[in-house]
Amino acid sequence: MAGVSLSTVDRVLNDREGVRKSTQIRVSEAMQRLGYERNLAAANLSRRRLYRLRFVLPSGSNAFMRGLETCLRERMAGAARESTLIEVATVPPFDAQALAAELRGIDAGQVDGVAVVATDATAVRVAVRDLRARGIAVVTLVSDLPSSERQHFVGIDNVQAGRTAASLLGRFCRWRRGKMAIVAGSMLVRDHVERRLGFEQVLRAEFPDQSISAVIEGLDDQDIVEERLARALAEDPGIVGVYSLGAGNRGISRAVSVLAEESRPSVVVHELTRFSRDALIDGVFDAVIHQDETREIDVAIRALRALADGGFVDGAAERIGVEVFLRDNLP
Amino acid sequence: MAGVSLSTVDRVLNDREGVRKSTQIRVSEAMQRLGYERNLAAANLSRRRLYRLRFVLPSGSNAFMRGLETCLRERMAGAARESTLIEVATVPPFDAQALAAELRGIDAGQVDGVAVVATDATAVRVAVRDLRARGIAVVTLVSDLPSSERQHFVGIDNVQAGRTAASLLGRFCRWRRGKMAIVAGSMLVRDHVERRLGFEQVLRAEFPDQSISAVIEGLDDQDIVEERLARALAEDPGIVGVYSLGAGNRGISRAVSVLAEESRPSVVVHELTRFSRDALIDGVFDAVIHQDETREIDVAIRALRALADGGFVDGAAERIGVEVFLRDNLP
DNA sequence: TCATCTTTGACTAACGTACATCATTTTTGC
DNA sequence: GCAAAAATGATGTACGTTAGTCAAAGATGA
Repeated sequence: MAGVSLSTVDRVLNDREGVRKSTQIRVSEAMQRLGYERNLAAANLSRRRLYRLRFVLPSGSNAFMRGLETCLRERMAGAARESTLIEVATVPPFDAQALAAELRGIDAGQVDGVAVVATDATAVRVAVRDLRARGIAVVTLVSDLPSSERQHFVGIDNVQAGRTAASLLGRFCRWRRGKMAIVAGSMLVRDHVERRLGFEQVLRAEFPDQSISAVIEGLDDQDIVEERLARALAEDPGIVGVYSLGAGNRGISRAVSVLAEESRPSVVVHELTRFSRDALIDGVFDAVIHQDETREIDVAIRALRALADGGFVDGAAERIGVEVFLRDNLP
Repeated sequence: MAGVSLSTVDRVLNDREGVRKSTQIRVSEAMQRLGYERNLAAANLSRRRLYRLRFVLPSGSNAFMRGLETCLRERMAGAARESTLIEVATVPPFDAQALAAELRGIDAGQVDGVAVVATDATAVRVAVRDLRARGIAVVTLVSDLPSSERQHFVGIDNVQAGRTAASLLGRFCRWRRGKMAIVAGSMLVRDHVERRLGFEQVLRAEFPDQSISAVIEGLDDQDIVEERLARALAEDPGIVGVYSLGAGNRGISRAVSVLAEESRPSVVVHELTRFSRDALIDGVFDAVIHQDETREIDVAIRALRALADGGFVDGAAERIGVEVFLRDNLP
């Protein structure tokens, strides 16, 4: 159709050099008109293409992160069948230097793409920029790194998550006005700030009768969370709702379940783990806001593969939604 | 490793005849030990494998079904790249004979797998059995056909959906006791029966103070729904919650929005469409219970491909969850 | 023990693409 | 108008698998 040989088509397709601009255009147009789509499977077969991806997660006992890791390891076999090699590295949580060092140590000769649960710090931004400069694709996972050179963020919109929590708690307590307690890990973590922001936005705008008591900082530690929340509940019987936007669900559960059923606040927390699931089933928590780890991992893999091939990520199709679980729609 | 030639390995791998039992075992064991996994991409390339799938949906104006169809058409291009040809057929809704006839007309020489939104009837069961007898893979989509020979059901657990609705409405109205109105399409449709069942289960067990007013049958028609719900609301000011478990959301929305804001009931409906979305945003609906059509289609395609190759479907991984949307976590 | 049947091996072409090499044609610059 | 450079074509091999043909080896039974 373009009046050229297969060789030239190949040159255009893989944009190799040595093709006149004009023929390049002729060939491209012919491909357009014919609706030609390269068979990626055959191409990868021929290329012996192997996608080498590395996931960098925080270490520690965070149940959500460990679940993510488990899920990732379960995906490895399946990924191998699609010529994708997955490696997992862990670094101490909230330690920007350690994370940056880990990223710096990644060799472009060994790795095509990196998915990282980001700690929000300049050192990390620089490390991400370096990865990209070395030709490595980078996506952030669960926790984003805004205004960095990461090519995509795989995770939920945390403002939306906070809004959803307020929407639920506001409705749960609509006919029982009082105060809402917010339990956060630390206001130094971006996700938590965003969730709180969303929560307050909606509560103020839609449920003006409900007020917000001071934020309880529990440092994502179940014991601290338990002690501080228990104290707050004891001191202020006007608390009708609790929103915990970080970790430490076991502490929340213990602090609430000591109260008599009728005087318990409605409780909304984050991340479905075996602990929060139990609390849901026991009726201690009313709702859990969740992000689907399995999907996050699949999306991260697909995104990195596409980016490594110079493609792009379809943001809408690969969106991670804010999920709501009650005891009755648990998987 | 098994001491045989490539030819024999091939014979074992694709279980062709003419291999002694003993060598067959030797080869299989060697494959096990080596952890050999056949490269499906290369195999399909060589075989010129084309998966020909047919989706059979109800025709008519049901917004959810039309959304499903749109979504399906959008997937076609992507599927083509993965050597999957998708065709869509529509038949009049709730017409078991028409559906059975359509299924009977499917030629095993033309189609490898069928996904069908089932109408629950014997004629359809027989048609499904025939398809399977002709070697065609069959999955049901959205609406199941229990005790038929379909190999998998892609859709939500409707009892769970009903339970979730009760869990939400019960909590929304916990401090404002009264009656719950159920609006159904028809109690002749299985999904609706299951949803109602789940709803009543949970409401009785967990929220014994809330009572259920008689079920309003709206025949999935927005005008009938509007008229009957409006009448019920006018006659009984004690209705504090409305659960609509079928179609006709526009009717629900109109019947509710004429009331003064303070006296409006909490409303939970099914399926996120542009109408229910608008009602959510306007604050007329409190929650929408949804099933992710995009995912349902992807799962159906994957399932049919796997089944057509004689594989199986991983029920847990391919599960469709009951999703909850508030105005604040809309995609 | 021989004819026959069964099992196994060797080889080939093909799927759609990548990529290298070398030959040939066309263009460019002087 | 000619040499050099650039562009294009022809051809072969490879990727991991399927699927066929034909020949050789092995087993079986009378």
